[in-house]
Amino acid sequence: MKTLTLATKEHGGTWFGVVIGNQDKLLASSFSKSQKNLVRHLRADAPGQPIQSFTNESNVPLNEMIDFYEGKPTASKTRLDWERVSEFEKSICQSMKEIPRGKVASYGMLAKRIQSGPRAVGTGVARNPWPLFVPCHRVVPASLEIGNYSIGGALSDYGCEMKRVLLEREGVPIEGDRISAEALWIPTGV
DNA sequence: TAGCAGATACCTT
DNA sequence: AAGGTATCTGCTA
Repeated sequence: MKTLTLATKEHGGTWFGVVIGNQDKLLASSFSKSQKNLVRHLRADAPGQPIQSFTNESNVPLNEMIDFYEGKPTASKTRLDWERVSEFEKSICQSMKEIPRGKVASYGMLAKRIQSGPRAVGTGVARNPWPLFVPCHRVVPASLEIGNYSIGGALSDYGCEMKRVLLEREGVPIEGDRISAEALWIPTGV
């Protein structure tokens, strides 16, 4: 069994972390206000595996992650490790990756796309192992409110605020607590 | 137009 | 076979 790498880095008061496994592929990512919670969450994602930790390590996936966080257009070179992801979650993640920066899609839209139901999609989106790399923050309720977001495996107000900030930084127009309809992603070729 | 049931679809264990 | 869900819709006022 290969030793995994856990790298964390602080940026602007927030901690970012990635777990890297075989062939430099990304197993999981996460971010949090506290490094302790961040590490606990990421370690829980790789139970029983030897893991080597680095703090304030500068590496490509971490730098990309911070760029995503800042809302910058980023062409990611990081390869994702899909090994532990179910077929259902895979199709959700692939749909999410298609949502362009500055646009949003609803749970219901994604459900239709993969022929599932909106609530099931909700659970799948919530299980996204690679927040920021796979833009789960671009999935919102059909009401076009911000909706829910969890960080470190737990729903929180902080998470929802963060989701809003991420969308704003990507240029999604938001009036009050509602996203403008023009930001809705219209999938091509359906 | 906001709030709220009740319905839905289906994934995970 | 049951339990859970980061939803949706249509009804009410």
